[in-house]
Amino acid sequence: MDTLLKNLKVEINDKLFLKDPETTELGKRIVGHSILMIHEMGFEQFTFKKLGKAIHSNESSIYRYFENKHKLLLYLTSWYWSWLEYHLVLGTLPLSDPEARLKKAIIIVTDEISQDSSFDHINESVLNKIVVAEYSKSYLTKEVDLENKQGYFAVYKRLVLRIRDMIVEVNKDYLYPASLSSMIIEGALHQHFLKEHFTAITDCDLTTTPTTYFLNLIDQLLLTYER
Amino acid sequence: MDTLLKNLKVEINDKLFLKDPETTELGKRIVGHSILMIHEMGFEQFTFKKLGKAIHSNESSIYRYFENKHKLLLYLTSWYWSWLEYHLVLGTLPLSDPEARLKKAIIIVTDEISQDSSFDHINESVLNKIVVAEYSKSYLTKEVDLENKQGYFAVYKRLVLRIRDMIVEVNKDYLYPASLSSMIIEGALHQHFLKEHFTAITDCDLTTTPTTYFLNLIDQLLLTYER
DNA sequence: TCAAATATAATAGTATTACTATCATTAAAT
DNA sequence: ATTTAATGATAGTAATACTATTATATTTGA
Repeated sequence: MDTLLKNLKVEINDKLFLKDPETTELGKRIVGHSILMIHEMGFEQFTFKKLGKAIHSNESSIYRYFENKHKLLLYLTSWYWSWLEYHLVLGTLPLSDPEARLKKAIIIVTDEISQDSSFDHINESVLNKIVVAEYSKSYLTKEVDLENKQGYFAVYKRLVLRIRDMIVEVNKDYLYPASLSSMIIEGALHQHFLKEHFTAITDCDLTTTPTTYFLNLIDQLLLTYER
Repeated sequence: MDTLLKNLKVEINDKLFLKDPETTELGKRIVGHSILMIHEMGFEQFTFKKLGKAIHSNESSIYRYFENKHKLLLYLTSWYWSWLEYHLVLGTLPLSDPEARLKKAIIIVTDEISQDSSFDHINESVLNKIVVAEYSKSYLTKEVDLENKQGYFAVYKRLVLRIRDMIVEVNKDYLYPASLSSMIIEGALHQHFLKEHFTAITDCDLTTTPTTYFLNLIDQLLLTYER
């Protein structure tokens, strides 16, 4: 399985880049370092000029890979969701019991990525923190409908639908499986953010994690016996 | 009650502005028109220069009221949450039954603001749309901890805690009242966004609203009989 | 009512951002 | 060895996000 993971080619909409960064050394350095820099300084402060300096390359060279930093963010987050989807599929495949499958899925999508699998140039743990802090900005734009039409959010949506389907398998009578699924995925990011910055309005901390909270949630919503 | 509403002075952290916009005609025009413009063009495209032109005033005059557009966004969203809190308090005050109170609270914070009460220069319905589309950007920044310490998010947090308390009143055994409350408030904004832009991953539409969904959620989580 | 204070407008200027364009250099492939 | 492709260096543009200065209205209060 580890070798499988190593050979995994994450699937990303090819309109998100001008030149596939996976095909060159420079491309990988752009992606790898942009993750670290966006995490360090935040998306607003991050610029291609600063990135060029950091990787001892040139601003103009970076523009040959990505049109602008918005597209780069879409690329990075697509990579993340695609990577997570792969783990979800792989992690739930051996489980035939719907309840066990769903629980495993919840764990995968709500847990913090603490382990840097570091099989490549991408630090998944840092990328996870970027997704928590910046993902909303990728779709809260005036261009969202156009970009959605272009398929820029396809991976994310497919992930939500996978979990929706698992919800239905567990309880076909539950009326809002899509909303529940999208709420869990977005809500987990939010709770992770709150436990770092607004501790007063979350119960999540070092012992109670967003995973604990959401496992309890689906348990009560879907798995409680006849009422 | 209508006159009460009219005399309501929404409470806002006074570090969010340089000069209170409520005290002058120009200030009110700045606030009123910035809401319309941010809604029309999105926060990224919105500038003080454009706003100045739109209200036939000068960029430099706007800078005398607000340090920058980030502070203006914090001001507008604070105004919104304060206004909503007022409605929450007023709307739940007459209800003594904890369950009825909580349900009423959920309705107030998850429903779309369709009616423009238009008792003043602020269009609450448009402001509500701004909150859906832009609120996350006000706290997903590198300055969030500093700004939180300054109290810029105090109203929002207090609203979350009010609903948390109502949750506890309904079911003192529920383990995650703060996370549930924060999830409902943020989740409602998210579901409203999804029903406009990512319809495939939500069950919300014209008939099933976020309110329907969240009322069912608390019903199942807190109000279901002994299990 | 007239002077002083205050609010607003107009204009100019700066550093940075988010690019585009051009040309030079280096590396790779045929 | 030559062409092609990739990268780097430099320059330039329009817009943004301001700051500063000065001019002009408007308000107020002695």
